[in-house]
Amino acid sequence: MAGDHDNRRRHSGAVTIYDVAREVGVAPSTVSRAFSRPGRVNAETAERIRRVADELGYRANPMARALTTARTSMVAMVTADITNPVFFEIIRGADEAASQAGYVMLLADTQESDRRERDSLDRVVSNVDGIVLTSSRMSDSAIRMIAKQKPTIVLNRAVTDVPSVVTDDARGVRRAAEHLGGYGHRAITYIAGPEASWADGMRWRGLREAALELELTVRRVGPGVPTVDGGDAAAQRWSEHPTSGVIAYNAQMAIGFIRGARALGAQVPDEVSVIGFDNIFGAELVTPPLTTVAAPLRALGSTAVRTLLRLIGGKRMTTRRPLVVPTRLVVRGSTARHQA
Amino acid sequence: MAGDHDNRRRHSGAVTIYDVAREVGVAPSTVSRAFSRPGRVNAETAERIRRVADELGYRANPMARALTTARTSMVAMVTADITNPVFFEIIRGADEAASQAGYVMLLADTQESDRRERDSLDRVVSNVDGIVLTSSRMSDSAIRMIAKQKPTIVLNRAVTDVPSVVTDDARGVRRAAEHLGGYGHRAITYIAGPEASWADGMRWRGLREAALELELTVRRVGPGVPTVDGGDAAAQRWSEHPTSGVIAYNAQMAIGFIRGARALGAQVPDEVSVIGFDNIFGAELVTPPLTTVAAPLRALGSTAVRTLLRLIGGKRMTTRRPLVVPTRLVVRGSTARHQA
DNA sequence: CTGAAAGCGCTAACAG
DNA sequence: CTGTTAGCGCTTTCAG
Repeated sequence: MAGDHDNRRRHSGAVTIYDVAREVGVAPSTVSRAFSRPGRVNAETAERIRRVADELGYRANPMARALTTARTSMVAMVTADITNPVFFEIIRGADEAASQAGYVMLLADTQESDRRERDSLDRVVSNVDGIVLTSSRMSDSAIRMIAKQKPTIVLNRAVTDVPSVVTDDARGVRRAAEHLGGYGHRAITYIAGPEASWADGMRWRGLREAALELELTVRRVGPGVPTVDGGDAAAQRWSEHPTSGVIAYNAQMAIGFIRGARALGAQVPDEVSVIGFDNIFGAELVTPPLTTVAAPLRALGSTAVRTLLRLIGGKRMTTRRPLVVPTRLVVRGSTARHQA
Repeated sequence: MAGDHDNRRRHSGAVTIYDVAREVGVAPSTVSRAFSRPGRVNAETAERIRRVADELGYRANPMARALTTARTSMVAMVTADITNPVFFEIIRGADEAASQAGYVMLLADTQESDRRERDSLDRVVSNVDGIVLTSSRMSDSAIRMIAKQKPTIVLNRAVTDVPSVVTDDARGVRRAAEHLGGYGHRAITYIAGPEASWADGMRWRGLREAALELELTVRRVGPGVPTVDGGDAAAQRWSEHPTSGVIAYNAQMAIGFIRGARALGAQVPDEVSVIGFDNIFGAELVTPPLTTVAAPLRALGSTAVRTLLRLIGGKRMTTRRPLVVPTRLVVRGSTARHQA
């Protein structure tokens, strides 16, 4: 069988531009042009080059290209926790947008750790043309440092002077509060997430403001780890001053809270109505199905990388304000009218 | 503030080996050595170089390095579906192992599409030192082609002549059948997943063999899409010849099946006992909690890249047989004794 | 142990 | 439109 004993290619000895050039009988630079600036080369010649390149199995060496152009055609997406379902769709959206533009996406998981995030970034910055920081746990100034090195865009957070895209949490939490208020719940407990989370701050602040307008009472319990167990643990603290309405930092905590509350003898939604953020996979599968504030996760991811690509392309951001994508309330079984 | 107007670095003008060399007063090659082969340079000099490099903020340009060494220090992991929870922990395990070894991991999502998988691979092969193919949907021969180009290891599948790591599905499905049999279920329906899935074949075959030994009757329904909806749809087909035992290709399908069966008036586990594969996030949260065949997902991921790294390092695989990691049955509420 | 020199494969001027 | 000539930043002989 041919091709089984490729002795002609020792080491990285792949087919190069030179091989193609020799075969076609043109200068290497012409071959290069045929690929990078097709317009600038005789149509016929270009065609011939492409054909021969194909036959020879020529593949441009991206490293060599990167070395001269200072462009790698890669972007990095760093997320706080790959295993968090919120990120799935975001990642997929981002990956799609990147692929479409001919970019390769590098994924780094930081496991909710500031230090790991810096480390990842360190290993990755010089490999990419731009960076998407999703739910970063780093300080604003650390983020600005990164943004100074490479085009950067932050997701789920606003950092002064760094382009960002966020979900409309203020509106979302407001809708959640209205929903609860409309069902007759006058007091709401907020189950807080990680302290380093920007979104957590937004959600809590938004809730306070909405509560003021709607004349509801709010309390805050936490911070806690943004997981099912974290929510479960929070139920205990909630039970010390129970309220009939509960809004949790995310869906996992809401689910955990429901479990914890039930263990404490409180039925959902009969005695407590619960709302979570992020309409993750599973939110509709639990019992009762979870009412959540949903965001267009996929669009969030793709918007982020498209914006990033524009930034890489040299476009300045037209506005310094974060791009905000809308949220909506998905009402399911975990909320019900207040039992008088 | 210093550093705010970095005019000295136009374009990619980062700090290079030359800058460091000049500053320290040695030849560039010495600086290079100080980093790549510390042993081969005077300890003091090396120390001085490192210090200066640090002060200047020198960072080796990975592209340039890759160009000479033909090593990129990147590996790619391509998965059939990022949004499938099974992959979360696998990805994380892989990412950890890669980071530990100083490698950067590239993630490609192929959305269960053969074509997309080839495309991704195409864009990625030349950027990496090795590849992990997880639940690949490509043909064996296509996989072998890839493996010929770069060190490759396949996960959740066995391909002749390509190193692989798989879970012990045969054993897992056997344990599942035993469990069901022990509960008095004499007939089992297998809810099949995607046709292109190697694991699906293994699971079904394993079940058939186990059934033979245990003297159980088995039927197969499918193939179907490996999602909650896919499982839901399968319930209809199951109801045409209902059995009191059901084993689904994965947890999502099992969850969907439970929903579908319930809609058809069959209670779980009272009338049907259901088992799924892959102990994903959420399996314990649904009602009833799902009995599943669990695999050490994280270890699976890390084992895969560690093996890959060894391959890249030039080690031949000692064995041609797949590495198999154990599975175990996690019994929860979706299975119960057969009601006579 | 260290310096000098020669590329890795590609792109980017600059002439023609 | 095409060829020639320099490098990109790094590693790697090869001398010394």
